[in-house]
Amino acid sequence: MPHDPDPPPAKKFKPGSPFFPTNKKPGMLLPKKGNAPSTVDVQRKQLPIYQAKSQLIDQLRQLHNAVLIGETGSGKTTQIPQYLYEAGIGRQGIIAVTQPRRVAAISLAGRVAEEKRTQLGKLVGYTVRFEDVTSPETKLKFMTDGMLLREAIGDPLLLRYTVVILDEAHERTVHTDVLFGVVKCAQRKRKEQNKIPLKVIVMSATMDVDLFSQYFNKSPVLYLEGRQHPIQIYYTKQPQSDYLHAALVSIFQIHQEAPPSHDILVFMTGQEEIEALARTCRDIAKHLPETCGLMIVIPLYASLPPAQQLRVFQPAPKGCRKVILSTNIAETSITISGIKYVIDTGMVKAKRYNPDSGLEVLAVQRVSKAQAWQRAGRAGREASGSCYRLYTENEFDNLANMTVPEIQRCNLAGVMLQLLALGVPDVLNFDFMSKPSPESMRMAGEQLDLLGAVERKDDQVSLTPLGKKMACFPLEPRFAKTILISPDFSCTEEVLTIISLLSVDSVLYNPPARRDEVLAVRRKFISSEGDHVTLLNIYRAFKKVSGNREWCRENFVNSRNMGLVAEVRAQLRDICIKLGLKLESSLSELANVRRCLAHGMFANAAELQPDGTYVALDTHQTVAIHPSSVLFQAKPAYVVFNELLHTSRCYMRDLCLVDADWLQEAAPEYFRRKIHTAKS
DNA sequence: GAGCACTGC
Repeated sequence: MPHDPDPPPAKKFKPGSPFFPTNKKPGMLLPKKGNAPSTVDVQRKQLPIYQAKSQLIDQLRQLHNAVLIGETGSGKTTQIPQYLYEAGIGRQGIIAVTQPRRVAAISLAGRVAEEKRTQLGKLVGYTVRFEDVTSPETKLKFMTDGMLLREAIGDPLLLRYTVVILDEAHERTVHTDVLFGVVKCAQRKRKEQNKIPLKVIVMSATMDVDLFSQYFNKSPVLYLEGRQHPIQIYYTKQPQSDYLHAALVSIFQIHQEAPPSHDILVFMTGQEEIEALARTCRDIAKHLPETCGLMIVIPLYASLPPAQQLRVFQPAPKGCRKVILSTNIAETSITISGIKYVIDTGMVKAKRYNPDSGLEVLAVQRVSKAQAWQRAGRAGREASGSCYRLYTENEFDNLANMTVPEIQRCNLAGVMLQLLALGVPDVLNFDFMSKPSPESMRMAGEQLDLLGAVERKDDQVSLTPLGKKMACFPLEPRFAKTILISPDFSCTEEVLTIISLLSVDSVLYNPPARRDEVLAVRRKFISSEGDHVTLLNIYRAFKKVSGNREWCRENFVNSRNMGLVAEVRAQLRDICIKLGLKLESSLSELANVRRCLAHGMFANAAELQPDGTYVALDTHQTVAIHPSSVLFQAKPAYVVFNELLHTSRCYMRDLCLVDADWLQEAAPEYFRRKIHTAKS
């Protein structure tokens, strides 16, 4: 270990209160703990929730709304749908259980089908994007919240469903938040119209219970105890100025004192810092005395190739400790067993949205209390554990209670389009659980107006025929618009490819250590027309070799993401066919494609200034070409770009060369005073 | 001349 004059922070830790995630409240439903289960039925009966079964069924039978608080391991998500079904509640229709994530919906459906001893897709099924494993027999349906939202466009009263269970509600994704309003409205209207009632059950891990209960007509809150083990929380005595150093010292403090089978999970903010700390840890571990056990350091973040992500699940060799350095992916998406110690830096990298500038900023910031508890909980899944917080108890007390709901920190154009498609009459006064700012609502309305998606009649906003078609696509409004106008430029096939490429994580793989190789091999795809055309070239080359994996490796193309592009493209193409769009290809005439992009993305245009800088025409802010763009060294007079990202400067990413004429013809009124210098 | 957490339709 490097020489360090300060005592290690772990020595400076002081114990906080032991953490039991659910506050015991009067009237709560108490479980009995069981031993190792043998069969599926026995397992079901040994879940904490089983003891409360009949009481729960009685309550849920009578209630139209209920909020269920239950920790992980309580069995609420798998059992409650079955209890309802077995008790004959909601049998006239389907019981839907929504999840924020695809994998969760799929695996829960699998688990419940197994418990019901039926083939997946019969009584129990799931629906996620690209996969519908249901049949007319399906009564218990697991689905992503985004999927139910999309279904609601065709059926705003959700008449196929008798019960909707909104699970993981505490995560407050945009989709869940919009669904809150949709199910509440459907419930009220069905009552008014004397239709079969809709039961709404909100499930949450912890926190903001009052908000849920208030929103759903002061519905009763039921508490379920889980199988979480106690976790001892430690805080530092002094604030830490360098959380990375504090993490490093804490890791080795634990490593030297704890039994080797006890694994450590460290929550950090991003790839770069994780890889750097991993290297340091490995270096230090090499020079430890032999009395100290071995250590295996495993980085974990989303952009890691799948094979490397799987390493976190492999048990460490005997006598060796696993130290996992992870982003917040390990908070919810990836659950690792055997974690005894959690080290929480208290920091997270998150996107913030500024509605005034339309700018997204990715910044390191403090976690919320809810997030800190979620992180701590990862240490107590199989046995009791410890969580070392690299901040003081006072600092903890000053954290925000919960993370700001996503709906209050994102661009709302898509949400507003969807609400209008749902037939919500007064979007500005939609019954949100947490209202977005009027400013971001106004911005969204303006964006839709510019795209020609909405029209105003006597203060009422409604969708134009174009807007209705835009809402059919699972895309940002401007992307949907670009596809819809592509037949005018006879290039729908190319635009479908480009929009699909922009809708998934990057298909370009850029390992920094092999930078020169990457540049050399990518040269053959590069187009002076910009990044969109370059991406199109790569996709065409990929198709030519039928998606050959070897080709992907040689050309530094991410084959998983390329596969996803093909799926998205097929889905979008289907929608085009349903809408009767003419599918033409412009082949080598790529100016058509650029002209189409100019028409669809004109609000994201920038103009070269005499001094060599760029100005975004929409907001007049100074922007720059991101060095990763193929146009970085070029100085085109006009470009459209895919997004602005504020880091060291305000960068445009994914650029396409366009003519000023095209922008003017796309939105003459809008550009009348905006374009002033010479045309390109 | 930069460097980007995580989901989802």
